[in-house]
Amino acid sequence: MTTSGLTPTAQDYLKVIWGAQEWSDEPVTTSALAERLGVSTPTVSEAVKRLAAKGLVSHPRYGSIALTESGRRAALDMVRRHRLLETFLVTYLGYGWDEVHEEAEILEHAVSAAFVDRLERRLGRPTRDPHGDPIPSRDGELPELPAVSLCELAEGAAGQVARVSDADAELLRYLSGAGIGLDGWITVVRHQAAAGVLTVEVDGRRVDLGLPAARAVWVVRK
Amino acid sequence: MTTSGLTPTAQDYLKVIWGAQEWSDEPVTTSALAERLGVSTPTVSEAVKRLAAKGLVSHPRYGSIALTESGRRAALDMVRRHRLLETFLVTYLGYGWDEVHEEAEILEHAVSAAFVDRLERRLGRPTRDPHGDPIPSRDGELPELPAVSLCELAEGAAGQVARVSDADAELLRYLSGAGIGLDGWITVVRHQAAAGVLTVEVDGRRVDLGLPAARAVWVVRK
DNA sequence: CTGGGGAGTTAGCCACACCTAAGAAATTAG
DNA sequence: CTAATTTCTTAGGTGTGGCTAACTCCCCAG
Ligand SMILES: [Mn+2]
Ligand SMILES: [Mn+2]
Ligand SMILES: [Mn+2]
Ligand SMILES: [Mn+2]
Repeated sequence: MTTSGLTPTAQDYLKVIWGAQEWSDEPVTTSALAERLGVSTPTVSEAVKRLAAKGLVSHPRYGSIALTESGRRAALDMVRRHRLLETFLVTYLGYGWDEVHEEAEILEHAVSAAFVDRLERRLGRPTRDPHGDPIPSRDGELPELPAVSLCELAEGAAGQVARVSDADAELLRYLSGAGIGLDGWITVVRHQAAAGVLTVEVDGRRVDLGLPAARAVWVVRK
Repeated sequence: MTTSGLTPTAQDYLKVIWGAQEWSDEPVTTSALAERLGVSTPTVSEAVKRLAAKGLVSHPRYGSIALTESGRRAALDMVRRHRLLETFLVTYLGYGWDEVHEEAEILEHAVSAAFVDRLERRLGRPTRDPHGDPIPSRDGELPELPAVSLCELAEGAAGQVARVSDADAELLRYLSGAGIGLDGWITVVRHQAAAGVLTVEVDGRRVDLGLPAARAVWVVRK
């Protein structure tokens, strides 16, 4: 297996590096990883050194951290595991979409490759997780979805919710409360950038979203 | 939670100590643990020292290792996790009874207490695992089952299979092949102690079992 | 083009989980 | 009741994953 022989910590590093360069072009720095992983920068320095020694990342001194091809494969395998497990937790055990991330964060390191394959089949080969994120195939294929953040929608424009960031459980509960869920339709009523508020219409109801909430929701225009 | 704050290794030690004193009265020694855990005796010495420092085991120098009350609780929690997970792997993912032990051995450390409770409910509060072993309740109750090993049955005596040792996957496959499964009926035809062979009748067929196989099968007399 | 200041690395510490080699204790044998 | 042997612990070493404190490098401001 591609993730065999890696510690859970190493797997998380690779996954976070992958995630960091996926939605932005900013260089992946030691401090950014430390921030996201909740550890100190020296801890990251040491860990990245070990990953580089294993040929999983490249890291010019004082430069930006990037995955090698084998690092990318391992990272995608972890993403696959994570998203399949989230899907399982919701559909089989009845978890809410705000409860699955933490559990999957641990389980992804514990299940075997056989478990993952069996699970995928049992779930009917799902293509996206409970937050709308695409699930990579066993051989590392990852469908792109043409979504943009709610923030980038002009006033009057409408879209269908394709993806919601699963980083913050609190925020997911808030969105549920506001009637926002996958595949729902949203119309942007008014941008109030100065106030950091975005007024939208969901199911005929007006809702004021804060900027963090608006940024977390991704829609497909139509 | 009772197992919170313990490392996976510590959890395994407690579980193995519990298992060792459950089916026999022999003292639990450093070397016995090393054997079962597949590590060296110094490794066990050190680990047991750490467990004793946490108040989970008592260990007089050069004496027998025993669980304290809090150690027993933690051990039973792990046994509960392990057996529920095995049950899940068989009933939901279609694993064979010879394939579940290893997977559960890892997963038991990764699932949350909430996961375990949800799983138990979802499985319909099963009382025994795929090998017939009883599943402890959340508060540490463990039903005794009045089974004896096949070896201890006299010639001509019959019994219903209540439990099969899950320690050896190879052996489980062998038993399946011989038509032996949970709740099946077995009649002892002949003891040949010298040859290490036990002849039994299963579903009208005669089968010669080796001693290890016979020892692994537990039946309720009738 | 030279300082600083902030980011990154190194140094030095701890805990855990493993190991081999060596020493101490307990048990068994003579 | 010694002596030998087995068993257990201690000593010392490795790798991983953490930390704080100290240092070094890079880059931007002046
Ligand atoms: Mn993780
Ligand atoms: Mn997700
Ligand atoms: Mn285990
Ligand atoms: Mn079992």
